[in-house]
Amino acid sequence: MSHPEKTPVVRIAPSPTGNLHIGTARAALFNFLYSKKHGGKFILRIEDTDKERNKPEYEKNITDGLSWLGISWDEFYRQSERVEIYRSHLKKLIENGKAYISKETPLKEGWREEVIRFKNTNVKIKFDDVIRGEVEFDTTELGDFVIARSLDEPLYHLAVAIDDFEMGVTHVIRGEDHISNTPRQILIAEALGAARPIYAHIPLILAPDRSKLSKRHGAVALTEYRDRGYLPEAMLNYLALLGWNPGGEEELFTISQLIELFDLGRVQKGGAVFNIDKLNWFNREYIKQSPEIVKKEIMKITSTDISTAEKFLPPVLERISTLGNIKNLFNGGELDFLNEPKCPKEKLPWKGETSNTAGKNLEKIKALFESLDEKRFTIENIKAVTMPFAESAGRGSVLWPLRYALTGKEKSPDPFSVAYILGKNESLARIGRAIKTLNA
RNA sequence: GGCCCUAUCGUCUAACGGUUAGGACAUGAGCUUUUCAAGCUCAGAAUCGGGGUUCGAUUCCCCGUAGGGUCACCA
Repeated sequence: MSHPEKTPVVRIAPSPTGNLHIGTARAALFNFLYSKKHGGKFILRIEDTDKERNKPEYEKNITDGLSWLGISWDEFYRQSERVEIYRSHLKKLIENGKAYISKETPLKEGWREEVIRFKNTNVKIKFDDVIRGEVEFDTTELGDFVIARSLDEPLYHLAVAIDDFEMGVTHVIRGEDHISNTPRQILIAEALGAARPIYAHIPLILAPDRSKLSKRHGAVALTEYRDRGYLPEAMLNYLALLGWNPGGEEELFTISQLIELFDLGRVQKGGAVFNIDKLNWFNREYIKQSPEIVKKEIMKITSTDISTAEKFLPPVLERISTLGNIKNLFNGGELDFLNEPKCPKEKLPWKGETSNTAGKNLEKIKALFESLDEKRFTIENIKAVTMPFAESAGRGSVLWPLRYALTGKEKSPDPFSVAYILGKNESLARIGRAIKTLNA
C-alpha cells in the first residue's frame, strides 16, 4: 500500500465558499505528506463551479492558510478556467450516449428546464479503499443524476471526474464525507474512459459531541487559529496526529519527519474529536522553542525595549499556550506590573501581621537591595541576599510584603523575578513608597 | 427512513491472535512553595453487548446496539 507502482499524483480540491476548514487543511496535509514521501505531485484545485457561492477572499484564505502551514503545491488550477475542457468531454459523453439532455419541470426557483443527466447503467460499484478496504454501493438508487446544467455549466461530480482524469490523479485522499460520492464519480470516470484512481477516505474531524465539526462548535477556520497565536508547526503536528500516528510513543515531529514516517495504511478509521487542550500542549512545546517570536510579541504589547522583553521571557513562557495569551498577561494579568502599583496599606502585611512588621521587614530588604550594585542585581543575587533574612524573619512575613510592594497584585511571579525585571532603582522606589504607606 | 462508514481510558491513540492492555493530553493527590505559574512524583481511568472460529480473541466472522456520514440543477 505504501509502494505505489507509479509516481503518485494527488490533489486537494477545496471550494472557495468559506474559509479553509481545519478538516480540509488536514486532508491537504495528508495529501502533501503522501506526495512528498513518494516523490509525487501535489495539486491544488479550486473547485469554483458554483458561481453563486464563490468568493475571491475565500480562495485567498485557502492559499494563505496552506502557505502558513508550510504546505506548498506543485500545480494550481481553477475549475472556472476549464469550461472548454468540460464542454468537450460533455459533448463526447452525449455523442456516445453516456449522457443526455433532459427536459425538466423545475421544482425550485433557478432550476433549468433543460439539464444534462448521466445515463446510469445501474450496476454495483465496488472499490478498494486504502483505509477502509472494500466498499460496495448499488448505484441503481442514484438514478440518472444531473451532471451539468448546460454544456458550459458542469456540476461537481462531472468536474471532479474530468479533472482527476485530465490531471492524471492517481490517489484521491479526501474526507470520509465523500465516500458516498465515490460511486458516482467512478461511474463518470468509466464513461470517460479514465483509469480509476486509488481511493483513501480519511476519518472526519469531530466536535466534542462527535458530530461533524462546524462553525457552531467554535473556530473551524485554520486562519482563526493562526490569528489566535498558534504556531504553524504546532498546528501541523497536531493535525497530522489526528487520525494518524507513526506507531511509537513520540509525538513531536517536524514536517520532514512527518514526510518520512507518513503511511496511509496507518490512518485511523473512526472520526477524531478535535481537542483544544492537546493542541494547546503542542503549541506550548513549540512556543518554548521559539523565544524570538515571543520576545517580539512582548515588545509589541508592552512597548518596551529588547532587554526588558528578555527579562520577561521566562515568566511569560511559563504562563502561555498561545501568542494571544501574552496580551492578557500584560493587560490586567499576572505580569501587568510595569506601571506604578497601588498598594493599599491593609494589603501589604502578611497574614495576620501588623503594618509595623511589614514596614520593618521592607526597611531591611531595602538595605539589602542597596548593598547590591546595579550590575549584580540578578535573580540569583537578589535571592541570595534576601533569603537568609526571609528564613530568619519568616518567609511569608518578608516575601509577601516585598512582592506586594513591587507588584500591587494578589498573583504574580516571585519577588526576585519581579525585582530583577523592574531593576534596582525602580524596585527601591516601590519599596520606599510602600514603607511610606505603611507608616502613614 | 434508505444507503454507507465506524466502535480501546473523558480525548488522541499503541498493542504481525498470546502484554499486569502501553503512551500522550486532560483530571485528582502529594512534593516544592510568599501568591501565581511552572516543575517533579504518584494515582484513578478503556477493549460497546451477544454469539461464533481458535488451545487462546482488543485483534478474525456474524448479529445486535450506539454514534457518525450521505441522500441537490452545492461542493
